[in-house]
Amino acid sequence: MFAVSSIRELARRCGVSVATVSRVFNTPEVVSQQTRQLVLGMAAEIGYLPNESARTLATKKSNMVGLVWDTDHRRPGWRHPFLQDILVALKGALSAHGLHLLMLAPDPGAGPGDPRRFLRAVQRHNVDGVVIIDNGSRDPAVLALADAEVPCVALDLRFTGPTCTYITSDNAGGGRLAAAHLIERGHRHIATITGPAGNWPAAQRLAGFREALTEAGIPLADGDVVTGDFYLDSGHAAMTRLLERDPRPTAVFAAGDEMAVGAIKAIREAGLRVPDDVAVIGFDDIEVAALVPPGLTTVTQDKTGFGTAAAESLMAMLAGTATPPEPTTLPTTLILRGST
Amino acid sequence: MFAVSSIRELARRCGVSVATVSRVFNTPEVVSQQTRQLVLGMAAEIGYLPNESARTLATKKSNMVGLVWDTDHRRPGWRHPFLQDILVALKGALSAHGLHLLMLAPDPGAGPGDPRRFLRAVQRHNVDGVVIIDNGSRDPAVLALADAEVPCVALDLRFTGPTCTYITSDNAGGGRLAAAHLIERGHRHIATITGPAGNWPAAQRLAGFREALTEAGIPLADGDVVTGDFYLDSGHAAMTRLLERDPRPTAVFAAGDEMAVGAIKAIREAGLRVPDDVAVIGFDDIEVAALVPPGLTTVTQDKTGFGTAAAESLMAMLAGTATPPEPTTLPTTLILRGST
DNA sequence: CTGAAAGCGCTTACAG
DNA sequence: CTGAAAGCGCTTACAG
Repeated sequence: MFAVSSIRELARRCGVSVATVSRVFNTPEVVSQQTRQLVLGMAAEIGYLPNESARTLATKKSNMVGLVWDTDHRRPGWRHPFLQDILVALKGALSAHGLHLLMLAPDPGAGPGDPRRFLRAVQRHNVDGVVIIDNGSRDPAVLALADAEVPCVALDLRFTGPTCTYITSDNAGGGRLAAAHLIERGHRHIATITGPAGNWPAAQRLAGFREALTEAGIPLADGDVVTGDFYLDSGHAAMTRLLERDPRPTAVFAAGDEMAVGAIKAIREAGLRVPDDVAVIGFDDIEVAALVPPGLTTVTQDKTGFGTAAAESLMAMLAGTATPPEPTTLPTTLILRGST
Repeated sequence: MFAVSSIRELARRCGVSVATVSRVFNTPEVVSQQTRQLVLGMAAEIGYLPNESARTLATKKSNMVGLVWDTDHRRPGWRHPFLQDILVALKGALSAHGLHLLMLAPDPGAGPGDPRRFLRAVQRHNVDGVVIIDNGSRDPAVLALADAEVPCVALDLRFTGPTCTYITSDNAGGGRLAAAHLIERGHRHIATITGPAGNWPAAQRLAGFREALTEAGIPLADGDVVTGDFYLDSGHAAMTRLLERDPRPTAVFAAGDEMAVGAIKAIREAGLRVPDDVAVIGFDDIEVAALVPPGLTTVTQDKTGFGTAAAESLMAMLAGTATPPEPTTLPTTLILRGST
């Protein structure tokens, strides 16, 4: 589609060897000021750009990091609440280090359930490291990456190993924040809609929430803990059940904003008001939170932080430290809106 | 991080030449059934995977398509209404053809406003083609790709040229749909909140809307057309102005769902009801549309269609057709909810 | 149907 | 500070 001149062409025009040209781009401090300028000038003039494939072949480093996000072939409809924010931040932070993001599709040579389907893609493309955006399931294909000792950083997934680390929000702290806020608002009977059993962030949110309640001497009955799946409908269903309780809770903490919106819907459909009859607080601070009346009070996650922290952890591992960086915990904060 | 065996190793173990191994993977029909089986079996046994960098170097085809989406350095906060749906569909459709998606960051060697900042990344990585997700601005760095004759397919951006085509929704048809629906509901004074001047999809939506009104003999006063920027606040501001009109419109068509949600907010704040006092219809069918009470009636776009159509058009161009495929227009349909 | 050989565009010890 | 040369792992005419 266009002609790009090669290192040989550039070397010829400058009257130097290709080795020298290569050094100008890789170890400039080792070549004389004079030839460096000459080469750089000519490179700009003829529009020379080093060919990454050739570079990768020679060095075994591709300057590409793989992105694995949509890992579970059994859950195709799954949507991340703030994928776009993460991608923007991650892309920006990586490109500052000259790294590009390759979205890893399952290798076509592997079947849908093949645990090597991502690893194969990683190997073929010489990807330097991988960022994993978990979807809440434990996919063996993700674990296979760790086993192969690919540098990995996972988001919201407890992922450790000789070449693995992870980034997560302070979910327990966020749960505590939610409880403290409702308590401060005077509530003494508080229910919660939690995430699926086995979901780690959900468990942490619940743990922090429970802790703060206990510390305040407020009981949490088993019947006031209902499980959802993070989607709207489950929040609606859970709230419907909670409204049947007698006495009825005066406030509810949902472990995700979508479920919180579903809860608000159920409360309204029951002819009750938010926050007067039942207050609602969510988790995530997704876009809808600000849009749905009366405005959802929620615990916000540092969305951009996920991207930048992931890039930093990965950079550290690529720099070849002996041990992987410690997991990063991003702070959570309270956002007050109309629902509490 | 792991050892992957090379084609030489595989050839040695099979007692054939590397050329033969290469043919097994690239032109299997040309090698004898017998040696084919032998090679394939051994390949599986030792876990051989062809190295893509070496392949790219030899063939000048990388099996990677670039994704350019966040093109404008002056609008960092811009968010696409349904990026994730597009990405999932695009990734899936491309991987079926063995193609991977490389998210193109601006080349570090180029300045923020450099029109070659994406082209450079494309050249370095030997990207086979590019998908452009427009953000509504005309970025010279995007045009530079067309000038370089890189196979390009743009989304929602009129992008033509010897190696370019585009995918778009039937925006005019959608505008007509919206008008027809409101007319059918009995409205005779209908206003609209349109997108920024110069925005092509917005202009089309307005054109279709206007056409349908004209055909029905319903006038559209200049004062009933207010401009927004697709974000919530602009919809709110626009609606506030429309409510000051005398007589007040009984319905409004917003060229984007976020603006529609802003409009609903403004209507409520004015003490009026949706849809009884003012009906609202939006465009896009984003996630919030279903969540915000009373449910937003809207014109939906075929989000998955963008991804699959883009992949198909790109595949056609990569197959080396003489002329680029015709632009694709995706149908739009009406989704009825509570706001009309 | 198969092999030997050149070549893709780079990097990197090794000499000087 | 610089160059000649080998090598990274593949593909592809060219012979046979």
